[in-house]
Amino acid sequence: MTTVRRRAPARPRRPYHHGDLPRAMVQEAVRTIQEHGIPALTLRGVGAQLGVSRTALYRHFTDKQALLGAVAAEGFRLLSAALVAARDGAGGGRPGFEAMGTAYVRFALEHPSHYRVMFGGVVRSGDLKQLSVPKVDVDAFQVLVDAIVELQQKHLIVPGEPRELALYIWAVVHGVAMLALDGMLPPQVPADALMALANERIRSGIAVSPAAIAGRREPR
Amino acid sequence: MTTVRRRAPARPRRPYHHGDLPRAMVQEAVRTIQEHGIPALTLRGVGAQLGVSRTALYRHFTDKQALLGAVAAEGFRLLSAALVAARDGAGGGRPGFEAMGTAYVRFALEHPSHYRVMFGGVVRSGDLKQLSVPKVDVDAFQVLVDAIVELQQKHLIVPGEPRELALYIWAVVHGVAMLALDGMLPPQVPADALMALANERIRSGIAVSPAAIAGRREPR
DNA sequence: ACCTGAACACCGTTCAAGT
DNA sequence: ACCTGAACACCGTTCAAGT
Repeated sequence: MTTVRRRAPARPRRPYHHGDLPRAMVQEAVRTIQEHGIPALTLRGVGAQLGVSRTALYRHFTDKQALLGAVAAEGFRLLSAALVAARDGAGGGRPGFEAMGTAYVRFALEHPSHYRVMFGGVVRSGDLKQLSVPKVDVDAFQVLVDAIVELQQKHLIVPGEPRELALYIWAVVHGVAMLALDGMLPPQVPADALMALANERIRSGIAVSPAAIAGRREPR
Repeated sequence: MTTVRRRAPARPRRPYHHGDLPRAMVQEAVRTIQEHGIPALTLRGVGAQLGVSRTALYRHFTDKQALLGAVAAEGFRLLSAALVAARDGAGGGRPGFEAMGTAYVRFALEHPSHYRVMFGGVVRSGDLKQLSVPKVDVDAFQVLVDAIVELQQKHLIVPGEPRELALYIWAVVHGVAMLALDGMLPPQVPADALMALANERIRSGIAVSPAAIAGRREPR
């Protein structure tokens, strides 16, 4: 690992008080991760950027982990807001459902730092549950479950335990998002194209005919 | 981040030569990550565990990154082997295809350290291409593409660019694997149960009827 | 192809003492 | 609710000099 240098030209330091240091710390953490990646995130660096002593940070977050947890929590809040907005913007129903998938992937691409912290194995899932905002990671998932229940009531999608179906859908969009973030997608297939294809396949599957689906015939 | 202590009781150190130090380093790295997570991986620690000086490691890997890259490469090799074995074990065709999905998720759960390094954003995808084993990350993907081409030729799955379809399938299994590794699955829905459900949905989709799929009717 | 030992520029975290 | 300054126990990486 090459030693990272980030001795930024520290901003003019106002003496005492900072308005909202916790908030500023989260913002600075996100910015640092955006530009240099998670390993480059350093409490000392955050302090320097904010013109605040390193020890001051411990007034607001007990840990580096706690700071990362706050980033994750903010991410989950932004994510569920984005999902709700997409669903309502498309007027609910099946269009709303597909818009949520697209919005999910878009969120990951537009907030890669948040997303990486949320799902990169950096924050232990246990830590997340103890954040000030309760059940923050459940909210985004609940939006998805609600949408599925709605479509099931309209008989637009198959019956079955909505939470299990939601986990499946989550896996698809999460997979698309992660592959995109990791640069695994070839240039000919950008993330939104893959998500469009995925929406099509989520809807109708890949089997070639209903007969084949039910296994009533065994072609060839 | 709590300071990690790993001063293990260094093994009896044979003077000089180690048989296969590079291989031993990769093994030790995997073991460390397994037990203490990626952040706890330390070149100094690896050296200590192997009874070898820290500087000796640089004879074989230019970097900590390079060591992680070797872990990723080994993971991709193991993964494609597991996929091929699963496919052949199920006799190819659609059963083979679904067995691959199950095997993929199982691989991630059985080799979480490899998998996390492969897809955790730790190894830059560029680095992977310059490893001694060429196109190592492409192989596993190619196994999937081949399976899709086979099923398309038998008219068992829909036509279309096989590589795009393969990316979709990859996203699904990758998503299931990541959610499972991150502890996002509720205890009532273990990874293999979710993957079984996913196989069903991959096949037949979630839309309630062919008419609804084609959008020829607009129920309710 | 390995070793020792020293060094450099970093980390997270804690403490004592201030305003 | 912030500050300074010192300290402790770590890092990755490099270098010089050996066998």
